[in-house]
Amino acid sequence: MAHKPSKRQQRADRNRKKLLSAAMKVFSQKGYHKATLDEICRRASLAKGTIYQHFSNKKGLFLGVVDSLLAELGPCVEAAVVKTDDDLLRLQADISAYVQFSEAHRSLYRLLIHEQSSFTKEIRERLHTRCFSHLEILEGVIRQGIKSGKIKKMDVRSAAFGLLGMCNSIIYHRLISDKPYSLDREVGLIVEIVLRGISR
Amino acid sequence: MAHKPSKRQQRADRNRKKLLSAAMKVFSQKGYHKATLDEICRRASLAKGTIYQHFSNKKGLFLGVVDSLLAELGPCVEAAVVKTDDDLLRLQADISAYVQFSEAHRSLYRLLIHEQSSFTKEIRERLHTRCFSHLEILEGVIRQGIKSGKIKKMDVRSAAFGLLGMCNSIIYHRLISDKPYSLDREVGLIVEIVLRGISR
Amino acid sequence: MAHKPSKRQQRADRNRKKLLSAAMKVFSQKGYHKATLDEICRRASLAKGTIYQHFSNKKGLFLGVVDSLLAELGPCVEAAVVKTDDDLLRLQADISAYVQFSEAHRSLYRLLIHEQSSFTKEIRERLHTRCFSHLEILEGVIRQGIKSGKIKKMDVRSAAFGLLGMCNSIIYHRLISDKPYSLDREVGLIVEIVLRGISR
Amino acid sequence: MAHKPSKRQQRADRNRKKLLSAAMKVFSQKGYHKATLDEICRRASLAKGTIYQHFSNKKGLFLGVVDSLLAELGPCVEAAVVKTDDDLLRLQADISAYVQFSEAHRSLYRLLIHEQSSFTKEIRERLHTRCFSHLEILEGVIRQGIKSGKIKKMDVRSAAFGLLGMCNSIIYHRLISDKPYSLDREVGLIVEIVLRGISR
DNA sequence: TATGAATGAGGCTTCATTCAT
DNA sequence: GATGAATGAAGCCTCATTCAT
Repeated sequence: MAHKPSKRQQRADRNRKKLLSAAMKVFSQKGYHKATLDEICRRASLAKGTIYQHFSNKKGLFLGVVDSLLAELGPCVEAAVVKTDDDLLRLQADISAYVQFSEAHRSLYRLLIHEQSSFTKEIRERLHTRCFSHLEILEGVIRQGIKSGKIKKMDVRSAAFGLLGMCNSIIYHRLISDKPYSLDREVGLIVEIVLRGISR
Repeated sequence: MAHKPSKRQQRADRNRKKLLSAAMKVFSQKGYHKATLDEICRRASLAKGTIYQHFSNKKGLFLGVVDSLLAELGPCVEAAVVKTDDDLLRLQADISAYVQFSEAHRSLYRLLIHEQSSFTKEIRERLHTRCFSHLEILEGVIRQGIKSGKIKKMDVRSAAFGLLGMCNSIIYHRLISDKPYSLDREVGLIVEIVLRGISR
Repeated sequence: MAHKPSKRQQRADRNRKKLLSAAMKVFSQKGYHKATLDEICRRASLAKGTIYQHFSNKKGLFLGVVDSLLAELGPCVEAAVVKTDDDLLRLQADISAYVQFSEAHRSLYRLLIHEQSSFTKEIRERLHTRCFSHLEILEGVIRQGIKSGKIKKMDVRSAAFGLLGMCNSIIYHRLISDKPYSLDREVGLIVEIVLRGISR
Repeated sequence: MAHKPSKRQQRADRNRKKLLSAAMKVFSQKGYHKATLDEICRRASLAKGTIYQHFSNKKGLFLGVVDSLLAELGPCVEAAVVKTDDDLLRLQADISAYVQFSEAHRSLYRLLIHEQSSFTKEIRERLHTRCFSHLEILEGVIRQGIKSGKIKKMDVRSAAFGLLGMCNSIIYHRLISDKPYSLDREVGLIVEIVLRGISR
């Protein structure tokens, strides 16, 4: 029983979350550089100084946003993968979960794609740590598929990268074009190409 | 009567090119927002005001850079594709040319990927115009492959998108990770997956 | 009836002293403007609000620090002066005591010298009240020396000022240069010059 | 004939001077920390950005002010000293010139006295470089007085420091008290004490 | 046409002060 | 009395854009 999450502490936590939520929206819409702390705290209905109570500065806030969201990715995909034992179905589940996650967090993805170059080291490391958590799952799925003979022998890492790349690009093009696709059809197409190729 | 490109005109053209070249370097290195007109004109050995003689403003200069480079993409891929009649080889040539082009202009690619959100309408339209010039070539190649029976029947546009996406992501991950890959091997892997899939 | 300084009152007094002590250190090290209440209460292991329980605001805290220290100066010099009846020795004792006091509280002195301009009226009045307590002692010593014929007739106030000035500057330059001088030698030099001048 | 101090350059020079002049006034009145760039450029009737055309930042502007003024001190004292050959008169001339300089630049002195601690290294070095130019002159005068037998043998540097200290303190107390003294009488008193001491 | 000093809006950050707990 | 999260005014600095030369 962790007692005494004092009323003060509760409010602080709530405010931190309000900030993260507002920041996520503004960063997503405007991009890192065009986003202003003014707008973020206005949307959070908090004073500008409050940001600095919870985050070191603008960059810290951005990292906070990224962290809070990417933390969910690994577990989310993992959960989808364990549901079946069939290797090809697992691959399909992985891809599907990944695309759905990015779909659910469109704005985050746009954010990540656009702002990566802004932060030379810090953010990239975090990004990779987080994203590789998915990459490793994917590699695991492919590796086991090879072992069981369902998948051709190939460079696991490159294949995983390529696959992830294909997914990312689909996502990416969806973001750019803003057109509503059928998610299932897209996932179906990816899986078909990935598994059997386009040649007859 | 286009004779006598007066000395004045010649100098103006030279300056415009110097600006584009300098802007390209600075935008690539720093990204759109961190790039300053000060640095650009310093690198071009020109005065700040001169920029406004040739471009409407900072955004106009950026668009100028993008335009001058993307103009080469379509013809470049086209040239590679016409060299053979075999449909699968043409697909391979297309992919290879596209990846190589983006490799040769990786800084431009980084730029485009990162700064797209900044310009909601104008740049996106231009980007799509240019990029679709490649997309259309790719679609043409696939469509002809289907007609000749070398390629499965499938949604041409989605397939092209997926394929392009795969390429882009490979390129994208190369940009992010900064690791030196063998371009040929990557292209080979893409083509293998695309043509025959990963399952046995 | 001042009995029973209730436990509450005792704690309040202790906190006030902790604050004064911490404030003194921080003000001395950082100067008035760069000193932050945050650091002061952190050093005092107290909360920020507590400062406002004991002092009206930042300036009030600063004045509190100055007061608590300067209160010691007059009595300190007085004590040194009464020890002898010889007028020239009393002068020497006065100077020596003054220099030693400022040496012992060099950080306070630095503080006073640097921050005087910040508070046009309030602090200057207090400063002068306190410092004049020493000036008056010094004037008394000189006046008596003149009366007894040991010291030339001269404007007592100006002489006292000049003398005090000499001491202050020595102190001041010691503060600036951070070099370790022999205090006794410096005092000896001052006394020698003051009493007999530098010409032969 | 240095031709072409183009109209542009002339205006720039004029603006730089306007800024220095305004900055000097504001820094003097408010002290470094309370002085705002807003007020400075308002007084100079220039835009805030113009400050950064001429100085790196607030500190740079302050250093510019200090430099532009202290540059005059050495030559000023030197000029006064060479006018006579008599060693004691030279000492008097030196002191007189120094006090008068500080009187003419009251505000600068206040500034220097108050803000020294703010800049750990940079400004102190400059200050010392400049001030020592006077100190060295003073030492030279004393040294020659000792050589010619007019002045007692004593530690030259300490004596110079003590003397300078006395002057500074007189100046300092004048600044503090804001009372109008007779400059000549003060200089006379200093010289009398310095040369012959206060004892009979 | 080319120049580059001047402009000033706009952003990030600090920190003394307040007030609900 | 004590606490410390929240506040928001105020400051420094950047940089795209303008315009007189």
